[in-house]
Amino acid sequence: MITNKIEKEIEIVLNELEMPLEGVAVTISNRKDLCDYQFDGVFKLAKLYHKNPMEIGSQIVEKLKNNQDYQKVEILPPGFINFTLSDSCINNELNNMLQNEKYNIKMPAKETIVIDYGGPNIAKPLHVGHLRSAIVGEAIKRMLKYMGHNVISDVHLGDYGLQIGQVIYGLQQENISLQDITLEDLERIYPQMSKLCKEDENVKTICATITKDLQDGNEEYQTYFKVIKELSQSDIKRIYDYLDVSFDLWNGESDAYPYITKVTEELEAKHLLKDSEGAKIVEVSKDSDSKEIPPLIYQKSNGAYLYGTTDLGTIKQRSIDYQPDRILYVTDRRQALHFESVFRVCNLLGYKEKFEHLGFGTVNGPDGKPFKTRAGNTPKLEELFEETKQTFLNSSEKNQGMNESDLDILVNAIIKFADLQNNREKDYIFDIKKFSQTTGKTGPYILYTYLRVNKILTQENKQSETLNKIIYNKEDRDLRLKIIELESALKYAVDTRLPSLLANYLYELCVNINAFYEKNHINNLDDVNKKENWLILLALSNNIIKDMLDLLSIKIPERM
RNA sequence: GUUCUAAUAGCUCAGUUGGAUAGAGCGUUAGCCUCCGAAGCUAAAGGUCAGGAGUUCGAAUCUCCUUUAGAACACCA
Repeated sequence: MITNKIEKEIEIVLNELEMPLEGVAVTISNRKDLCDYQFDGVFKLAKLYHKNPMEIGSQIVEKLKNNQDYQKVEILPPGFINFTLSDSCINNELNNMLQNEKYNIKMPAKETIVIDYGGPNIAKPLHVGHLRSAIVGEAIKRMLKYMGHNVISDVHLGDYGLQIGQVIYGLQQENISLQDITLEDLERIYPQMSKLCKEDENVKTICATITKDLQDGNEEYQTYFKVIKELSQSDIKRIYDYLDVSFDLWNGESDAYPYITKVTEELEAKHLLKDSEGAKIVEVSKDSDSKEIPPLIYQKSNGAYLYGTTDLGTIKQRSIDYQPDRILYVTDRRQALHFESVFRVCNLLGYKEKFEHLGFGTVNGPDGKPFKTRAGNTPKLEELFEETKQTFLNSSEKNQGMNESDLDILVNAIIKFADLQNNREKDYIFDIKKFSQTTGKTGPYILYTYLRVNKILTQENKQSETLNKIIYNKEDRDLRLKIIELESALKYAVDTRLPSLLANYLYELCVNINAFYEKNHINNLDDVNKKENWLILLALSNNIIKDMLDLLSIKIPERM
């Protein structure tokens, strides 16, 4: 990475000047009119060694001036050191990217990572609230895999909680026999019963009892459970297939049950389980807490287990099956406190895994309130896809002739890029109009850029894979500099688990490619060297687009 | 009530350990197809970074206060 290279050179110079500095950091310039990269540690040095910043800066610049990597190194008041890279330095970097695996990106130490996302409840169709977990989780999974980790994804179905008791009760109330249960029944009964339980304490108790009996192995309820799960799961799979989101494991809360006894034994051995108002809890608060962390409720007073309990069982299961170094959860941010409790219990039990809760913001409608349709329901994902598709078809006549598979690819690209460019942690406004947009900073823009360039590449032949030392003009240079930024952009996105950073880099790359494309025409070029170099450059750009789009789970259509 | 999180252009959002002139897209206005795909490109207009104080050579970014909005807070997930 070019920043590391410059940092090392600065460190050497500082040692020569006998002014060592910890954490020398070079960053991409925010004044592209002045330089490519900048170093602003001079101010720290000035404070540390009680000298004038400009004076120190000049000494550093003097020592770096003759380095072949820089076309220009200068100090500007009040004390910024500005680096402008030489053409040969830029092209060396690019050639390294061309000639090595995965663009010469340095891979981190390999870890085994379980990533838990999606998290749909059975008996409930996927709605917009599930979209972010699926899209963001899938992108994080793919990024981690790209960086060489051993990644195991788990959809972690919500299949054994109170909602199942509610649905079973509802089915029985309506006398729907096992073989007649339909998906529509489930989708109708679930919200009905959920509402009823809030209104009627008695109904809630009955549903809770059914849930408890189910968990204890009641045969009748088990049969219901299997039918409901089968029906619901195949529908959930269908939607994830459409989104090109896939899971290695289709485990759920119910699969964690055999492991709960193990966790219970461990908790009892350490005397961590306490009785409180009839329930069993684990105290997790610490003296150092600035806020109160409520205890984890391990077992309800009626004996049933809860979300936290199954999460602990699941962790035990994963630990036995895969010995992960790290477990990631991609869920709504509102569950932060829940995960804090669970992770603390794991800590008390001495578990070695590292845990991360990657929360995301709430999906709101254009009015800033939780997303609802006009009928007052949360819209199903399927309806959203259909609406996006129709809007896309109507937006231009040329779309009407698109084949079905390219059309689905476009719908995916539109929805995913619109979601992914937002910061994961923030709430966001879900506006169907915005999500159907195809101009500007959108998925189609990226795809369009790729296809336009790809046409040139299929028409022309290049002979080699190595760039010479020449850069021909500003648009050319800007594009090359942006390509060099790939490694830092990707690493930053992976480290922070923020796919939005990768999406934004990809967009910026495309902006540079489009500027290049407008300015520099490649066909009819007499200068064969120039043509050859530009073809190599464009091929590299397009390979990056393709690979990064794949990390964001966006495919490329044949035509658009 | 307590504790968190947020507030940046008309709208939706970026903004890497504090750095130089706060950036995009949409929308608005003005240009660019005899030339590789105009879903594109080039410009213009648009900001008291909620308000106030502090720390610092330097603050959208850190601290404190105020206002506004959202969320979490023991047997839902």
